[in-house]
Amino acid sequence: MTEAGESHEAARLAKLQAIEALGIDPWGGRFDGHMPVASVRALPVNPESPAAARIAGRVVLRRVMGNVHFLDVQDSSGRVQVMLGKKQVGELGWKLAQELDLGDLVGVDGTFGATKTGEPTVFAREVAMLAKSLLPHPDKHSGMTDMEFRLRHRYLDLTYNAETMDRARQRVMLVRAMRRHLDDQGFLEVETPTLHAVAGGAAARPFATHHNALDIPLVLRIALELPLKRLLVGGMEKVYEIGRVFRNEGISPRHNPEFTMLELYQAYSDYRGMMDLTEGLIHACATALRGSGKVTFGEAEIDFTPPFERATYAELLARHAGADMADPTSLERAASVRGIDPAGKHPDVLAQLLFEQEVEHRLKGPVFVHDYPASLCPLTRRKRGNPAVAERFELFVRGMELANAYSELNDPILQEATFRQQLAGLAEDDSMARMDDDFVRALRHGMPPAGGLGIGVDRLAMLLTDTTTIRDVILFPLLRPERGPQER
RNA sequence: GACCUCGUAGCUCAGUCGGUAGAGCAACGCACUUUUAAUGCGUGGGUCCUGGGUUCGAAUCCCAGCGAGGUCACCA
Repeated sequence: MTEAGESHEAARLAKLQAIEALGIDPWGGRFDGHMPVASVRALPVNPESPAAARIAGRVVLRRVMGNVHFLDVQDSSGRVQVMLGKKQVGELGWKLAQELDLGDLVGVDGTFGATKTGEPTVFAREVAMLAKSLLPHPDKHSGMTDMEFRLRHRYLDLTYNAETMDRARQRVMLVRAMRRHLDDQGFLEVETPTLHAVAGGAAARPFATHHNALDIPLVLRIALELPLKRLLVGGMEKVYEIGRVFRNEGISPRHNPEFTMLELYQAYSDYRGMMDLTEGLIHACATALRGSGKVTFGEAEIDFTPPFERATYAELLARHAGADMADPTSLERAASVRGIDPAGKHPDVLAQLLFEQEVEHRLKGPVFVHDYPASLCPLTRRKRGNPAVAERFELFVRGMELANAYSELNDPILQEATFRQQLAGLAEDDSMARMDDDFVRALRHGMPPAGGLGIGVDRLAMLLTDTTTIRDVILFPLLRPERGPQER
């Protein structure tokens, strides 16, 4: 801490002691009976018999006019001006008023009215100290704009940037809308383990950890899929989980190492059923947040009104990459032309590389891309009459993969074979290629045919709150820890 | 991981050609009972991200590192 910072803090510590000297606890306590600021502001203004008002919140602005102080007090519902007059708040209250700083938390009891300039105001009779703020707060005019500072002090960001608080609330509403939609359709919400012995259900690198008492290595889950499908075996026919998954991979405006997934499984459905369900679910979320299926995103408008566009993987690959998914020679040629070295790569891997490079960013969507190369989808049922194609779709919106779904593979013999198959071109530590014996055993007991769906909740939140970086729809995204003073 | 940009007071930011470190807000002091980013007068506050180099002299130029942002690559 620099000397300047210390001088700010020293001044506040001196006030803290002054407050204690008045016999007032600077850390406050229970303050019953207060109203949201927004409700106070809605009270009628009647000078004849002014309404009682009692609020609690943070002092975000202060104008000292000699024997009268004006405070702007903010709570989670809004801001209102408070007038503290020397004659009105009594001797002790007035002494306390001298010691208030920006950022302090106060309770105010008084009446509601308007000043002569018409400003809605709580005229204080009593002021209560609820918590002293010992550190200076951001500039009252320019606020805080530095991205890193905002992320490292999210509490200040929430306090001083209304958009941050709004987005946080919208996200809560989104998850709530999701739950309501699924609950209404008879889905059961469950919680499955975060600590797994084997990372499965997705292609990603896991975080490794260790359990001391059992002395076993564990990983943090990278997907919800395998436990949920065990529940299908167990007879939960419609089941979902909204939970955090962890992938030990890069950070970008669209990627955080921990993020929230919705996964759901519906017995006796398939990926077509999941398309219908996805459309209904996302439309319901959009409507809950933005009032309709049409949402603005930057300069553009995204229309989530069903039905969404549908296109097969093969036709998109042919259109944008000039490659025939069913013809290895064609794939190799297209790959070479586009700077991808085809040597030693499985044709399906080439197809996927081409798809990612040439197709994905062109998909403004929402568009269901369906019928994937089978070897990319080891947990997916093959298309009837065409074992090279998997009954899978991904939903793309603005070049971003938003949802992933398939007809679940319930054939344990094929599942085991798929697990054993090493795909050329996939990394050695790729979790898709890892065997989960216990899961295969569960399948052997009989899993109903089912549709399964995964949605990236953070990404949906981005699209529905018009936010371009995932770090602004996650309250505490991962940052490199600040170095402590002792390390400098 | 690669490339580009940024890092100066508590916050937001200037800082010219390399020549004593600046502003607004915040803080401190004084005045003020109806202000709206209150106002007026005065005062204090700096490891210019860190380390090295060039130079008589570096916030400024060079190198390395750290942190962040953006773009690209990969995962959703």
